[in-house]
Amino acid sequence: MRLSTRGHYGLKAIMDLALRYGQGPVALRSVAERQGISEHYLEQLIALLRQAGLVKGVRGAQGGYMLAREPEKIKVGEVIRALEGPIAPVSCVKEGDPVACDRVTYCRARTVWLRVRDAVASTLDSISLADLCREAEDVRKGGHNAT
Amino acid sequence: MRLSTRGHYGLKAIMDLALRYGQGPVALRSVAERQGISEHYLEQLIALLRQAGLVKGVRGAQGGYMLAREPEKIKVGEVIRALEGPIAPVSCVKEGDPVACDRVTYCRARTVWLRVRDAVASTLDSISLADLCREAEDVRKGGHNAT
DNA sequence: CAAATTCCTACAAAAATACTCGGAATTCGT
DNA sequence: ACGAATTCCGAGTATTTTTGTAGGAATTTG
Repeated sequence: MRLSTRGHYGLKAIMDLALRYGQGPVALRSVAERQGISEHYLEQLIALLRQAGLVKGVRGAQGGYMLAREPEKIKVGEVIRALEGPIAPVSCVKEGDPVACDRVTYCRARTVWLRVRDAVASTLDSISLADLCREAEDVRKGGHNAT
Repeated sequence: MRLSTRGHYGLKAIMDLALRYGQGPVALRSVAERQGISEHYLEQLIALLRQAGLVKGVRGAQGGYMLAREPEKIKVGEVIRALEGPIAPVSCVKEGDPVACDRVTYCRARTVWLRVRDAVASTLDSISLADLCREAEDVRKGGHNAT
């Protein structure tokens, strides 16, 4: 029931961009340094985000990456799907193209996976990058300090 | 965001036992055949369930496995935790012993993982094996046929 | 033109997963 | 008491996925 570092790193990275939204392109190297992630590896992750239309790259000197839309309009669910593929605890309930197992009709467990999938999806889809930015802001102002 | 076959197969297997609760021990071989899982591999999975106190083994001829408690008293969450370890999309929000990352205070994403974890956990903990048995019963009686 | 940077593809190392194998211990039925 | 059925145990292996590394081509700025 775990996320790979793709989702983990990738969300960190896109949040780094979200916090700098409107300030021009941000070089990947600086993101990698701030977040403590290998630059080359991060490059591959951000490529997934770009292909999904969530970030835009600007080539050349002084180039970098930026969000393709306002932080309000990007849901965490989109980010995770771009990085990790369709949300699905098991393949027979994959969003989009479920891979039917041969025993669908007899499978007693499927309803569990459906519910888990929906719980995860609706959680992720209810949070936007802007929401997370606001939270970051609260913390900076000395708000509640979660352990 | 995927479950390994441990959780997948393991839940199938324990459901097989749940549907035969009260009818004496069920040989692992028969479970493996019905569910289409390698017997040797299933053996290892059921060992996890036994160590977690969810099933009991009865050795010798005519032996087999049975639930250690009534199906009502076993939640799917316990089964999944026994097979896959603590529920945690990422290690810094692991149930029980979270592994703090060095950037906890600055991490903008952590709140997402906490919410996902809780959504998954509460979903899994709200379903008992008996619930799934009832559903199976409904289907057998020609109830609604999910795709 | 030089420096900075994205973009692309292929390869490689490490870790986790999904098994296989062989055999010891236990119990039942005869 | 014996043989068959079965759990129980630990070690080994194959496959897949994850997590990177490497090198360089393309693009833009100054």
